[in-house]
This record gives sequence, structure tokens and C-alpha cells, in this order.
Amino acid sequence: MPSREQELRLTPQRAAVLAVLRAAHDHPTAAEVYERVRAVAPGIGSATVYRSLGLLVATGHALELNLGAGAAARYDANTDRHDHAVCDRCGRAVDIDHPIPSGMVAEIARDSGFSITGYDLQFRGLCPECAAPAGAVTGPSADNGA
Amino acid sequence: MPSREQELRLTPQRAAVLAVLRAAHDHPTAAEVYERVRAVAPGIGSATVYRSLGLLVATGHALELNLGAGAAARYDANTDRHDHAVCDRCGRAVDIDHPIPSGMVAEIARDSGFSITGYDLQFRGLCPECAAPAGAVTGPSADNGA
DNA sequence: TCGATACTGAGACTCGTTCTCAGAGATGGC
DNA sequence: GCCATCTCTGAGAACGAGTCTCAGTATCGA
Repeated sequence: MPSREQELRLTPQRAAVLAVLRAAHDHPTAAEVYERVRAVAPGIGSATVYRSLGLLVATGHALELNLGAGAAARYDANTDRHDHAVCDRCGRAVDIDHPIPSGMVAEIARDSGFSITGYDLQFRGLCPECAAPAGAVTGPSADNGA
Repeated sequence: MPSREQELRLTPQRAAVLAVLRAAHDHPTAAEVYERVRAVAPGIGSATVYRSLGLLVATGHALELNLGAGAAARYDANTDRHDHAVCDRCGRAVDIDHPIPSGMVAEIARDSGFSITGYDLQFRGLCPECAAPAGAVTGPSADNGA
């Protein structure tokens, strides 16, 4: 990522935020990133963490996810194009690597008139751990996700 | 929707909220719904509007959309399964009626182990009005929407 | 070295939303 | 019809997430 790095000065604080993000595989919220960064750099302020996260997202070093209305934004250092499945019960989010067919995107762009530059796709349901005791139905109904 | 209506008492305030939502085709935020409802029922409080919106969503009379992290929740009286395309510039959201193939959902459920009950799909880009002057590229790259 | 610029932490602030509480109105049993 | 109970309401306080402001500090380039 050297071509993108020139856009921001890599201060110790920003490096710490990026390191925390890269070490995390659980899509932490900004508050969680703040907590973890404080363990490494105790003097850091929340504004700095928010600013750094914003910068990392803007420069393509991280992705910002919003998993559900009202929920805090979550961050992901995996910047490759991917989607997420979010557990309705425990809130856990896992990565999904199943891009939707580009032909479908083109069709939607044509029908809506939008110049589509990307999309956010989130599957909702129960993770294997939460589904197991209740014996939830596995059949995908894909109903009413809009 | 009589089968669902029995779950909530249809007070004048709730009826006003539902009427505003049904009359709107622009996916208003809670604050916008509040403003419009006040034009009809001036004495109504914001807590009542938020409560009513929550109830309407819970009973399936409305859908809650979160179009982008940090943005206020938006509401939609069209409860049929559909997705949205959101303009990055003006924030306008339009309905998209292009469900993703159920085979793909089944495949993702199998691969991830999740019991998938639904999904949220949002396309991002520029609406025809915003794209026109700038002459934006129409080719869908579908990059990095996660 | 020095001035300009970028960055920092602290904390006040905004915004969207939820919670609390007392009062009002609806409901149901008698 | 009366009354106890329940549900709903409006007002406003409180909350969490995120942003803004500001003065101090670090870094960069000349």
C-alpha cells in the first residue's frame, strides 16, 4: 500500500490504530479499537482514534461497516471486496466472499439509472453457535431484508 | 394487514405516523417523519414518533433502513422484500426490485454455517441527476462495498 | 534554526435515539 | 355507570456515537 500511504503521515498513534485493526478479526467498533489502542498507547485520545479510523478508511487501509441501524460503525482491516453475515442474536459478523453476479449489478444500474460504484451486502440470521441449541431452520428465505 | 394490526392499538398518533409513512416515497428519517406528523398532529412528541416507528417496524407495517454508517435510520412503508440504491452525493435512495438468486443465498448459508433469514443489499453510486453534470462512469465495478 | 504545517489530547458539543415519569385516556370487570 | 388497571402520551432528561474546537506539540522543508 505504499502508493496510498503517502497521503497520510504514519504517526505512532495511527500505526497503533492500524496495528490493532490488523490484529483484530472480530470487526471491532471504534470504541473497541479505542480501548485496545489505549492498552498499547495509554495517552491516546478518542478523537485521535476516530480521526485515524476515518483517515484509514479514506485512504483505503480499512473498511467501515454499519451492521444494523443504530449500531456503532465497525471497522475491518480486510480491504478486499467482501460481504458479511451478521448474527441476530450475538451480533457476531463473519466475512462472506461471494460477490453478486456482475451481470446483475449491470442490470440494476441500467434499470435504476444509477452509476453504481459499489454495494453493501449483509446477510442476517443466526450463527452456528446461536442456531445450534434452538434448532433453527436453515432454509434461506431471504425475506424482507430491505 | 388485520392479522398484524391486533398487536397494536391504532391511536390517532400512530395512525398519523403510518399515514405519513405511506404518503412518503422518499424514505424519510425519523426526524422528517416527526416534522411531517407535526403538520397533521401538532401536539405530538418526538418520543411518540420514535415509539410508533419502532412499533410499526416490529409489527411489520414498515421497514427500517440504515443507509450508511452514522446516518439516521430511514423508514419505508413498502414492506415487500426489496433493496435500495443510494446516491453518494445527494443521499437519495430508490427502491430496487432485484432479489439475489436464492441459490447463492443457500450456498452462502452452507459455506458460512449461518441460518440465513434475510439480507440487506444497498447499491451505492450516483443517481441520474447527480451523475449527469459530472459525466460519471456508468460501468459497475462493484468494488469494495463491504 | 525557524516558520509553516500537520497532528495531538482534552473535552465540549451535536445529533439521533431511548428512557423516565407523571398525567390522560382506554379497557374490562363488576 | 363506576372504578381499578393498563396502555399510551408528551416533555424533557439522559445516553452513546461521533465531530468540532482549541491550544500545545511534533515534524518538515528551507
